[in-house]
Amino acid sequence: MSSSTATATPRPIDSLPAGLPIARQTLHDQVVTRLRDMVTEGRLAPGQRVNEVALCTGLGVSRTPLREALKTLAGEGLLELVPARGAIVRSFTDKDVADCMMVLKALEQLAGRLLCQVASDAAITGILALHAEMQARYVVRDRLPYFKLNQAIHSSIVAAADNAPLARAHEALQAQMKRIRFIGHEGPEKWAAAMDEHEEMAVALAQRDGEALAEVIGRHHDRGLARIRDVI
Amino acid sequence: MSSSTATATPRPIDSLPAGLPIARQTLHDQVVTRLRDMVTEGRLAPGQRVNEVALCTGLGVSRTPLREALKTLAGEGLLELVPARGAIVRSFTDKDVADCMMVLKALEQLAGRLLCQVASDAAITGILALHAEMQARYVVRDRLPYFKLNQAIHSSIVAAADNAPLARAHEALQAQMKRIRFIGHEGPEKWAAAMDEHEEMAVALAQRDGEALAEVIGRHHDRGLARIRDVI
DNA sequence: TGCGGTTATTCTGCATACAGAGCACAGAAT
DNA sequence: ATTCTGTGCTCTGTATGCAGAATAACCGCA
Repeated sequence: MSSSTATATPRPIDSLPAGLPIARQTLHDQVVTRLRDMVTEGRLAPGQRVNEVALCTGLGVSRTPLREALKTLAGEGLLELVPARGAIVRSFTDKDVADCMMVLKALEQLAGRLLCQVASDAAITGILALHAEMQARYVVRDRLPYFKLNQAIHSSIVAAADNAPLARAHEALQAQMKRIRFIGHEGPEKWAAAMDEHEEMAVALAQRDGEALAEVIGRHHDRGLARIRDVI
Repeated sequence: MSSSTATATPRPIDSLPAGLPIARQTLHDQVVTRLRDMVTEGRLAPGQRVNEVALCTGLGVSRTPLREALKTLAGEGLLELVPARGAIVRSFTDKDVADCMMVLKALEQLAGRLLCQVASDAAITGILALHAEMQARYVVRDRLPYFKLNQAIHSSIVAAADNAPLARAHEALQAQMKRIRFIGHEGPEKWAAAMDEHEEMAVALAQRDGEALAEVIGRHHDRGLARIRDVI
């Protein structure tokens, strides 16, 4: 079976067409992603207490991996753990949202500056391709794909900055805001404004102008916060 | 029994001398803090595999709360979970350290700007008091208290910014860097330089000059990274 | 003596069992 | 009628048991 799993790096048999290592997933991991989706999709309402046995049976696993997943998600800020009362889906106040957005803004600005310095041309081209695709979705007002591409662009910007801790922090905060952001993309003129900002970002990105990119990203977030503010 | 546990806010019997609510801790919480300390104190060496049963017996708990604590710490970035191989104490490359410091810098700069806008005078006075205390420790070269006060100042700056997500992210990153930072405070001239920067920070803070504070914090981190670089 | 394969042991991942803390409902007392 | 208290049920927190993977030990062989 060409034991290419490389137990402890004994001759990794380099440059064999082994491809990426098989991504083995424990139940824990799977439950984490499933629960995360359930939270962002609103199937677990904010403030709601999470009943362990009910979820267990629903997911078809025992309480052990589920509870471990709850701990992980609490670490990501999606749940709140109250002793003797279990997990509660975190609900966000206006201030929480504003605070999160402020941090997201700072992180993405940093990412923008970094990426203009270190990213490969291919990476930038890839982001610009995402942008073009998103624009295409915008002109036909295809909201869900637009939203997903939007998230993908922001994630890609951070990923291209090649800074793992930055990406981790950004990912956690973005997951927290995902649900709220999805709600707050209403109104054609707001949408147009957001699209304009993305256009500016694309220009700055193509020119590798870190400062300009950071400036636009900051503005994009400030206005983004304003956009979702009156929705809440 | 004066059932003051207030199940769903039924007349909290206001203004009774009940003091703060009893901070109940589950085993999980206690194990988390203990393990975190063990990692930052180096009692669990980076790269080392964590043997669950050994730790269990050492801590006097069963595997369940321990495993849940491992998940939490992995979420904080202190451990790495490898399927079927358990938890490994994360080891940081030079780049990891630089990346972390970069993010810490951005977060603290944001905190500095915010705090100058929103913090109470009392909060600022408190930070300045910490600074004075640290300076006193510096003149007598009392390293451990100096180090702890240093951490406390940086944490207090973030705390005074009154932004929970910011504080969370900062705390996690600071925990990751804690061990490395403790090592890298050698050399009298480096120490003096760090102290000078803190002095500048105190001045900017006293004047509530957010931009100046952010600038000094940035410089402090850049030089801090340089200070620990040649130690590693 | 060094290497490959096979077997034993250890350890993780998951499931289940049990005890105590919450919570709800009902009955008693004012 | 309303409030308080007691009792029973539900649910969480913790411990333990079991199966399979991973690692280590061992042995045969070149």
